[in-house]
Amino acid sequence: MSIEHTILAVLSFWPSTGYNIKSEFEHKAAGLYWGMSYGSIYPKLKKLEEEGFIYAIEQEDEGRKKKMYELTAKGWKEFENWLKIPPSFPIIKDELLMKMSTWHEDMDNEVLISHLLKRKEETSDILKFVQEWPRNGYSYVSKLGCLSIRYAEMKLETEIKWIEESIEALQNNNLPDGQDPHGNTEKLLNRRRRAIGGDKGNCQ
Amino acid sequence: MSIEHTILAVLSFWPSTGYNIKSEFEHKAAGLYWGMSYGSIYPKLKKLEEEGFIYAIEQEDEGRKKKMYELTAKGWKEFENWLKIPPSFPIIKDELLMKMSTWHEDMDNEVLISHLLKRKEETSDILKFVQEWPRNGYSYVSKLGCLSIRYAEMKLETEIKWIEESIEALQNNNLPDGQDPHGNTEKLLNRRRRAIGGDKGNCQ
DNA sequence: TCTAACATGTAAAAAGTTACATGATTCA
DNA sequence: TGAATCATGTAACTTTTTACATGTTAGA
Repeated sequence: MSIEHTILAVLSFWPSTGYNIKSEFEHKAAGLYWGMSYGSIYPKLKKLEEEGFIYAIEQEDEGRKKKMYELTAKGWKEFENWLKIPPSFPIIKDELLMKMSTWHEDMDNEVLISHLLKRKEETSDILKFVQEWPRNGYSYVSKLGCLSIRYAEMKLETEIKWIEESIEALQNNNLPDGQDPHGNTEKLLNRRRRAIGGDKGNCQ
Repeated sequence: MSIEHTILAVLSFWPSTGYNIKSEFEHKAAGLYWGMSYGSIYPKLKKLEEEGFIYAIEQEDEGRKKKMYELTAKGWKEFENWLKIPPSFPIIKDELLMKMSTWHEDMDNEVLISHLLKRKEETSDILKFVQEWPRNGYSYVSKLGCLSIRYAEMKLETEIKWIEESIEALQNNNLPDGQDPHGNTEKLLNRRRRAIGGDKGNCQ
């Protein structure tokens, strides 16, 4: 999915400046979506304007001078055609999960627990936000926007539950069994010790 | 998070070829992580070898000629140092959510439902996989790998539940109320109709 | 014999970030 | 007066994908 369509989507809500588009994602993406940098936004706005999807309303009157962008007829059509295209499966880059699934038995579990606690806090902050935002009295949340936020809410609650379960399992040495028919856990530790050499092998 | 560290992480499990690393992500990423292309993998393997993090075991004997890569002592250390760094918050690009939250009232809800149904199928396939994989009798799943898979399972189940609730709400016109203190829904539709012109405005 | 899977790689393009440069306005 | 926020933009860099090129081997 392209930044271009994401920009059109934001502009469909209301005319915005480049600065505005960035801040829209800063707090409201709510773990549903990713932000973009000015280095992406401004060149894309320029490009979209040149191609006739959006136009600028230069406002030098009300205090600051800024460029508000609004969709053209062509922009609306492009946006709506994009909406109708079946969305591709989400791309997720979750470093915590990558780290946890490759964590090995010569590593200190306390460090992993601290990673989980950090994540729990971040997730809780976002959860708090998505629970308050649709009820704050001034933000615009459409009916379908509300449904999307409901997804974020359910997902974040599930995540917190999983983190709590995982910390509990790590602390009480109550981990699931796994599946290791070929003794891979042992092989891994041996490969590592052989590579590192001697008994300098314990990383705690 | 870098492709380099992800490659080191995969190699920590067992020595692998470039081809192998890609297939590792093809099926096992399980919605937890993203795949990478050969155009990323092979140059990175070369670079990691040059920098002394991995070394190649060229195997021309057993049938096919291939380059198995294994971690060096330096590679193990780099991998483990990376494991200890607090992971950054996941990056998610969920096109379905972006589309749903910017869907507007002149769009056909049936199309949105078809998007949801497609996602439900994709999610169900992955869920089935993560439920069977740790019990298939031959794959290696470490204890912490099992915990990671448990996360995927919970997350995917939650997602399916949300999809079902959402489809139900869309079909029975039972959507949540949203929050629109400034009449933005109306404003949006007016801006759109003005831009598109006349009453060609209905996109169904 | 043919297809699918195995296997390695490069070049060009696309996508996106970081760092920098600049300046106005608001508010404590 | 100084900091935070609003505001726009570019250049260099990094990262990653796409498309191409090439060839082997196992099995139906």
